[in-house]
Amino acid sequence: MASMKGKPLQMGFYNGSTPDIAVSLLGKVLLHIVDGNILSGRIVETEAYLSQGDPACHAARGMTPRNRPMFGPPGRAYVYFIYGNHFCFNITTAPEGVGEAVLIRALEPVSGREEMSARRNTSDGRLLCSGPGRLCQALGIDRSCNQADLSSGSLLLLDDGCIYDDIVAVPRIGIKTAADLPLRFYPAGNQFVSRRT
DNA sequence: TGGCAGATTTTA
DNA sequence: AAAATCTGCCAA
Repeated sequence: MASMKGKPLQMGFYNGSTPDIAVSLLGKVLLHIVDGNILSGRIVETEAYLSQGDPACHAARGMTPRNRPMFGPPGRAYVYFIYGNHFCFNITTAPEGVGEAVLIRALEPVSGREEMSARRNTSDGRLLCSGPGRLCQALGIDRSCNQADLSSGSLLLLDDGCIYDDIVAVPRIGIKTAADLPLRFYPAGNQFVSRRT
């Protein structure tokens, strides 16, 4: 069916540096099948979190029960609960033993808009998936998705050939340390990013 | 546009 | 105990 068009990203996709992968993820489709519904969106905003020189990274102070997935193999989900209300979805990168990941901050809705609107309690397309907590609510991503292999199963990353050029690199959102590193990426002018500043 | 409450987990 | 990779609502 058209909404599932595209090939799942394989291990080889995760070979480069984490910032490079964060850029390469722009345009890919994140898809979640829940209760037979296909919920998906195109990735339009990412942030890289690094193991070296990046105190804002959850893994900066070594492995803990929460950040353990970051130290696992690449291409898996790292989902955590934050601020008492929200989930954040990350994609693990770097070889096993190295704690790095890419936070997905915004999607452009692709399929399952009606179901996503119901989950988000809004029909405003811009408010559906523009923000790390919002996209998790829209796609039904929660703790049960943690560590999922994103190349197979009900939570998938797909390549349908979409390429963005003119990618912007700017400082990340909501962090207090390493706040100057330009590790946040999005296509210039994209209307679905969480903030345009 | 800006400030703040909300509500829970994790870590120090 | 304090901070946390946030969001929605409300007042100006």
